[in-house]
Amino acid sequence: MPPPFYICGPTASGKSTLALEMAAQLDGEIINADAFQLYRGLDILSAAPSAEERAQAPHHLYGVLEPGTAADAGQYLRLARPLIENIQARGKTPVVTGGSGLYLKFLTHGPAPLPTGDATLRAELEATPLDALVARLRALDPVEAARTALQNRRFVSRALEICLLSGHRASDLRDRWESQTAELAAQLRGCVIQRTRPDLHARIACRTRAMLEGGAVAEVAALTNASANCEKAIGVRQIRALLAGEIDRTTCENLINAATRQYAKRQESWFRRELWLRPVPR
RNA sequence: GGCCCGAUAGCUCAGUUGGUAGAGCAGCGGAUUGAAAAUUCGCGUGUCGGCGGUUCAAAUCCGUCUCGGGCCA
Repeated sequence: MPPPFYICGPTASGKSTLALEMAAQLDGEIINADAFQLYRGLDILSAAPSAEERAQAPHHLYGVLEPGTAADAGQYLRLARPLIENIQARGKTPVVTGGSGLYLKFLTHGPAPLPTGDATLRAELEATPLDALVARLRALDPVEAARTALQNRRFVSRALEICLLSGHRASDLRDRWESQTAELAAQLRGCVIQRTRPDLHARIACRTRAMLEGGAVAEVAALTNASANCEKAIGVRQIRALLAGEIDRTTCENLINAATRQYAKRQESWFRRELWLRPVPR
């Protein structure tokens, strides 16, 4: 069974193009690993592969979720795993391509056996002041509290959520990746595209312009009943502000560029730690 | 031509009665175990427009020049 090949890298670095090259070379099929390209109705903003690109090799998991649904890394795993096995069973190589570090991490290292987030509990935790959440986590699981960034409400809530939903300490359930990394690293095959900052920034600027000229505004206007998840895609908030007349087009473009550059930087931070990825300068 | 206002970080600006400067944004670095294009932590990067003067000490006061903006001719 051909092992999967992973293609990572910051946004606008050229992952989709490289994926096509690898698919051709490895007799492969491309699987999306981007949290937002998963959604239907976000093709332009999420820079999903074009129809021409998709015609060059089988593409999977692009636009498969309704904008109104809320996905997460676990659900992605449930979609991607069977697909990978299916492709392998047919003797083809899965070429997993995307920039969502956590999703890729789940795929390559497997998730810890943690409970899925619960909407009701989340709403409750969201309404609680941060210091109260911290106090509660400290009481339930001091070990986890000590290793959690306590200023990060999202992280504190999640740790607490794990304790409350599972009835166990989060610190007892979490812990797995580090021990697996060494043995897995030898088996995993993949690369991370590297570009200089000026080059990457230029590509981002170019792509943002193309998006705005290529229908991104109409795409957002058509994006009704989107989940809170979808609303967070870079560009949605900015274009909504443009549509509302709060900012002009140039400002909108500048804001999208800045948000995209910041995102790219976070992705580089993430992939830098994935030592099994072979750097590919471009 | 005359008068007035402005010139401080990449950008927008703050800077008390003179004691060699600090916010936001941008940028850079980090974290990341089921919201991840999310969330979060850290870092000030500077001939204070130029030159001269007053003063122990000037971003700050005085003079002059340059460049913006405005008003009057």
